[in-house]
Amino acid sequence: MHSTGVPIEPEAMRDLSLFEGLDATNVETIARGGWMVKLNRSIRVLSRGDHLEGMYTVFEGRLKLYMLSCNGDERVLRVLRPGDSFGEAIMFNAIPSPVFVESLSSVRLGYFPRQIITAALSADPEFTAAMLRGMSVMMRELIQDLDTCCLQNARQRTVNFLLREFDAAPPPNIEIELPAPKAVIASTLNISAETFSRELHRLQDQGFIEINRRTIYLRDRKGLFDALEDRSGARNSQYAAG
Amino acid sequence: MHSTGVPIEPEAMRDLSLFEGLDATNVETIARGGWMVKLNRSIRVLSRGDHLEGMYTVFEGRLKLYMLSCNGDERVLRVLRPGDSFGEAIMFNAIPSPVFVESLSSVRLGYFPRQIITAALSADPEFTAAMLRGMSVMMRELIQDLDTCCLQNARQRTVNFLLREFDAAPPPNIEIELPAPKAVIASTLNISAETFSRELHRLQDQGFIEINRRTIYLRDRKGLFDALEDRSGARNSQYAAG
DNA sequence: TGCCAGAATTGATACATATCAATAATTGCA
DNA sequence: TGCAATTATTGATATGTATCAATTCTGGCA
Repeated sequence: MHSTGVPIEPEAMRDLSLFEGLDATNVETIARGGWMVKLNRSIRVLSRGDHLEGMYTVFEGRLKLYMLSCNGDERVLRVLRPGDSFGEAIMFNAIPSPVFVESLSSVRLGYFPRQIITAALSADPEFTAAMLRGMSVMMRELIQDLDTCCLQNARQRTVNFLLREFDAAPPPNIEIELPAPKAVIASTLNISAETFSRELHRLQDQGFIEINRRTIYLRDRKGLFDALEDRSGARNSQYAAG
Repeated sequence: MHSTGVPIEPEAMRDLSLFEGLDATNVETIARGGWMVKLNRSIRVLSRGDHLEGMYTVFEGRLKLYMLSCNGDERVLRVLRPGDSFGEAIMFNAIPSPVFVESLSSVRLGYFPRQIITAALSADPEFTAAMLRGMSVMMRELIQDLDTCCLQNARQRTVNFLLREFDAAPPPNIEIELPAPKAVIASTLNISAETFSRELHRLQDQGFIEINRRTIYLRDRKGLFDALEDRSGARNSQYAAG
């Protein structure tokens, strides 16, 4: 499939946390063993059931990692951004993929065959540590997702998402740009696009945020934070006083 | 905390997939570096926010790995059984634990300090591979959990759970013993104990299974399997004809 | 400049599942 | 053996969120 041998410049790998701390020789070996994959928007990179003989890292662009229910409902687990990787679990465990991955924009991906990775693991304990850390982070995020999806209501999920995004934003952390259309974000939070819209607008009505298309401004951090445990009165925007 | 230096017999480690394929010397080194922890029922081994300087494996007994919502709702992620391990992600990533772990029976656990594990990883690529495989399995299970919890209704979750348990049962795969009280299983499936009970009894009424306390017999595998995509007529037991 | 398609909003309604409440069954223990 | 404490069942009701449907908004492009 990806037999096009477009090489990867080792410099491009500097920014990826997976390869951080590796000495230059190792990085170069890995870079030479992998290749660059360029794809347009809306291309499926990985399908449920696929086997993978390697792993991917994202150099540029956005992708969605999602599942499909038997009746075709889509549930986006994660929006992958530069620096993220995917496919490790499938590769290491030799199991069919449980998820789909599709590009949301044009993307540049690095693909690294299993042998390259395994060799690098044997050669460099630093790399092993980085790989294990990376997988630990993913596990933690998955647990966080489960937490979000099982223990919180729509409002809390929305607020939590916003707080996390604001935290990750460049200082002064009061402006974010949604990384994908609202419907995709809603799916990530496991709520319908309609509910997500309603919750966002309720938070705006309460003066905590301001919405401008895909940009959201933080107006009242404490208010937003407190909304997490707001169990008072009407909980749904449709019942709240206008 | 676990300063009691009860040693671990290397033989006990044979059954753990994590140490499978390791040569005897390495197993012995790891065994000598860790120690055995014995605990009674209802003891909390790990709390949200805890840091961990090592990881655990289960030799004997059952534990629940769970989260708590801010209003105290408990959500059991997994029932840990012999052969399972926990704490890797926290240890490798040096983050506070996002979950709680508590014994459901008296248990025997192995505890292995980080240095022992790290040393073993450097010493033996086999061990690294096993560790990565183990974490891959956990990630896959977490994704499966998300799938279950987000894309399936109560009936499908119940059926899926039963099918998986029957598959894991000793031949002829027609009898299972629930690994924990029904309320704990229900929590694992993210449904209320009441709903779980209703669904189980509906499956019994339809002749697919037979319930006898914590033991469940498979009576009609195809029927049970087909119940997964049963979208016909009344979906809830309370509306179904008796 | 204006039209069109996709994205987002808003309202009305349906429904799956939680919750509350009341037994009933089972187990451990005195 | 029997009592108390879990554990499980069953019914009635409440409710959060999905779904359906109808606009409205927005940006790209002819």
